[in-house]
Amino acid sequence: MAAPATAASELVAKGRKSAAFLRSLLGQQPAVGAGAAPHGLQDLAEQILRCCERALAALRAATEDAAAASSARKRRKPEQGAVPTPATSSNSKRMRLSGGERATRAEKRRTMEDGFVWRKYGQKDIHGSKHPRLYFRCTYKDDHGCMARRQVQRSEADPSVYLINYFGEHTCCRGDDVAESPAPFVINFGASTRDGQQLIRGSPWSSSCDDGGGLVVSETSDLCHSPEEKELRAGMGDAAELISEQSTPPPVPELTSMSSPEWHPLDGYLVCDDIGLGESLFDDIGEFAPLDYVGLFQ
DNA sequence: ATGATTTGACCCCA
DNA sequence: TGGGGTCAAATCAT
Repeated sequence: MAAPATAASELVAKGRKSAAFLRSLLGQQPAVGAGAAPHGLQDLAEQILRCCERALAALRAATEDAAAASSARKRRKPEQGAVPTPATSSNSKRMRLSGGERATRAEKRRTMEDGFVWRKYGQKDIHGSKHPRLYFRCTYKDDHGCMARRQVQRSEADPSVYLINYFGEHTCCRGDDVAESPAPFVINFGASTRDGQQLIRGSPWSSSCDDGGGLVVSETSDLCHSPEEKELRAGMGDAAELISEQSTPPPVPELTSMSSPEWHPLDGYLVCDDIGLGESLFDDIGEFAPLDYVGLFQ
């Protein structure tokens, strides 16, 4: 990760120290007047401390992600020695694009919502695959010349899993609605990444971050250990390796509906990452963005 | 009216 | 030459 992140990390660490000091000071202070609220102040100090700790954890996670993505990129020499997975083998022919451009692994966590607004521009039945491949490009291609694209295809082994390939870099930043969102956080759909692909349990139809393309999350919460997932793990073999780092997903509300011929709301799951340092992610929802947009950026 | 999606056609490349 | 990626007109949704 770059120097700015290190600097941010140091600053947050300083803030954390200050908050800890403040807390200890408040703890030493005898109760002042009857009207004073030392507990409230202590709570405030605690809160600041917790925020700093979370920020540090997030920065650490981002650093690790960047490192992982970077090593994944280094590893990406598809023609040399890489064992093509069943999922990629059908893609292999066109993984290299016209300009010599390569598929890049999405540098985001395993979330369906990646914070960008996608427009579907094509769909193709793939030879030997039961499910068509869907082609999306950034909505801001015309506005900002953003050439980012993604391909989404249902897994053969588990139709509730989507394999996603990303191509090109976003030069548009994000949609305005997204840009307004403060501190996005992770909604993990139980997807995983491998060799430029993401496995997404959910729907590819969340191609928009605006109110029309929100997120449907199931109230089902035991995905992590579902028979389907075990079967998928076994069935995907080399093709995909589901990362099982999820914490226990809390029940979550249904946010919006998505219309799609193939989209079944119960296919989508919400699995929280460890952003809450052991707490429920949704304890903190109020502190973050409205849930009509959730996502994570690298 | 405008923007998004669908889908057949076309192009490129292995 | 066949399969995959993209284009663009038609259609749909808001």
